[in-house]
Amino acid sequence: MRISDEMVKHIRAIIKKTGYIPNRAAASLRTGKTHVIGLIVEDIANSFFASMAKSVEKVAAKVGYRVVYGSTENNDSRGNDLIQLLVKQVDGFLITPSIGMKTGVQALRKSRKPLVLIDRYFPGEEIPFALVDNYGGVSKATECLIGKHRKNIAFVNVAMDQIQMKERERAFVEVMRDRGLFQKKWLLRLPYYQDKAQYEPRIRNFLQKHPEIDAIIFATNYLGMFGIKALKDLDISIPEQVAVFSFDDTDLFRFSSPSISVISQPVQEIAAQAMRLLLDQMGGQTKKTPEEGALIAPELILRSSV
Amino acid sequence: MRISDEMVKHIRAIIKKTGYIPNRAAASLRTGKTHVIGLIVEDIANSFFASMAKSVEKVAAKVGYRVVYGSTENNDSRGNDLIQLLVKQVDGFLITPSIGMKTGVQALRKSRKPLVLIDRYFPGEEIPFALVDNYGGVSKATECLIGKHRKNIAFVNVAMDQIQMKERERAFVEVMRDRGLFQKKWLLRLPYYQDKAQYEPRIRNFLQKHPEIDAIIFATNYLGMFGIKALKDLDISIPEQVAVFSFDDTDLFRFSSPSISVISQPVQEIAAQAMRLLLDQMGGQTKKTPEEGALIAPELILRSSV
DNA sequence: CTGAAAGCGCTTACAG
DNA sequence: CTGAAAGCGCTTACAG
Repeated sequence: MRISDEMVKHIRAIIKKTGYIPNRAAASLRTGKTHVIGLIVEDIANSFFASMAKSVEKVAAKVGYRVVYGSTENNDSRGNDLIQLLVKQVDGFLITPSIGMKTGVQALRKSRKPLVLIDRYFPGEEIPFALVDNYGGVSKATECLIGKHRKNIAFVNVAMDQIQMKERERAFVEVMRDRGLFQKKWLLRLPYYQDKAQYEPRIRNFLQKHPEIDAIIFATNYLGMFGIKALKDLDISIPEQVAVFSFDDTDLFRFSSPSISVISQPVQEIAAQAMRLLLDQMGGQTKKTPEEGALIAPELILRSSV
Repeated sequence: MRISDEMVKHIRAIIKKTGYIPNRAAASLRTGKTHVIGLIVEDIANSFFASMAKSVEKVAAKVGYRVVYGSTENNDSRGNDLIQLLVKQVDGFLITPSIGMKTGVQALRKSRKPLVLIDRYFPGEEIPFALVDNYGGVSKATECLIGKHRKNIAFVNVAMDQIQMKERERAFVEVMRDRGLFQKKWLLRLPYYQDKAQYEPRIRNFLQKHPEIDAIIFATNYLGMFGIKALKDLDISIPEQVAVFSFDDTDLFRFSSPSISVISQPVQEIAAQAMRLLLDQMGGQTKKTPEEGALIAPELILRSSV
């Protein structure tokens, strides 16, 4: 505060007149800070990750950061390449890692690069994460269906070892077991397809094989999308014959008729918590407490499908 | 080619062993190139722009570029801020400009910053652009409806001075005039709302006021989304009472029942052309021919709604 | 307190 | 042809 207001005003005027913009590459070289955050998601075209990108952009802009993004498409080597590509160009990472990115992510962590996992995490790895309470969400949805006197409830999942998928499934299985309703045949695990349209016939088959099913929970938005298509193709009425829940909220679920009940992820909240955990690390000063994970409560949105 | 293969191999081995990654900030300072592209869109959470981001990411990665993004939300000053923020940090811009970004974009162009407009452009400004043939798309859709003996066709647009919106409307008006079918009262222009849900009651009102309407073309994906909701709320059957077209393809239109016919933008093609025009400028060598715009043909996808 | 100088890690023009 | 040196534009430790 040793500089007079007048001088400040004068300098600002010159900055404006000459159109001076600091060269961040130079500043970056000198300080080692880029003021850029790397956002690595599964697929930026998926509405969940697209909203995430929007929220991250907003929170980051507020604290003077820009965001570069990359999609892994659940391809491990692509994901690791993205990390390598960006590691020197960003101050920190927000990553939705595929399973095979574990070593890459661990290396990043060991090198003390600020890093927060989103949407999933590696159990036992002490890497900060921000994600929805997958277990809580599905268990609530399952209980809701049971409360509506559905007994033959199916769960359609994608067969990936990722923790978020396992947690969703575990919640379903445990609640069903508790009530003595669990049947293994009502648990459908499908491979991860790049081409999501392949889910539709698979789900249709499953439904035909198990006409006793009176409710389904879809573990992801794309399973829900194609699952509903399959139900409609088979002229199975929602919710009369089969009640439906899907994870993730999308326009499709909101506007579908009947509208689909969902376990909604509070994307803004997740983004805000992730950025908070990241900024904690990037501040890099006197953090005594080790950073932990943030588990954000999902919102059960009841619509016409239950 | 004066270096022996052996030496190349030796060096590469050391690079790998030591984990050397060039510092791009340093290279950038020296060369003035950042190998980053700035993607400024209206709203990265909108499915059209999200797919665009995905395609841009892909094409850019192939030629060694990273992508930073920003959403204007049709706010002029936010858009101009984004340009200022990114101008020194990117080698080139892909921008969907709002009207008020015209001066900012012109300044960018004058400063010879590589720049391609997408989704819209400024007529008479000689700034390269890549976008769908809006006029052609809507005129085809209009003719398709007339071919199916619809006569009282409405057009729902968002009241913006942006060229892509005007072109879509102009196509509709001219085709209808040609056939002697045009009625001004069937042209609905709604303000640009941040909160898209506001479109639904407005469209519902319009439909109630004009029960004679037997077909509608919605000029954007969100107008289509809320327009269909309005139709369903009023128990107007699609396509029996009212046939429907919407601009832009989305999951919602594909999965809606009935499925909705659309004027689909070939996003990958637009991204590829935009990048081509951008790389032409960034190459910066012997381009004699001034860069021009790329007008990409839309695809009319006929589904159950017509 | 203040101003000049060093140096971040590259690339490339240039001297030898 | 090759290797050393200059310099991109900042920030900050340091001499005065």
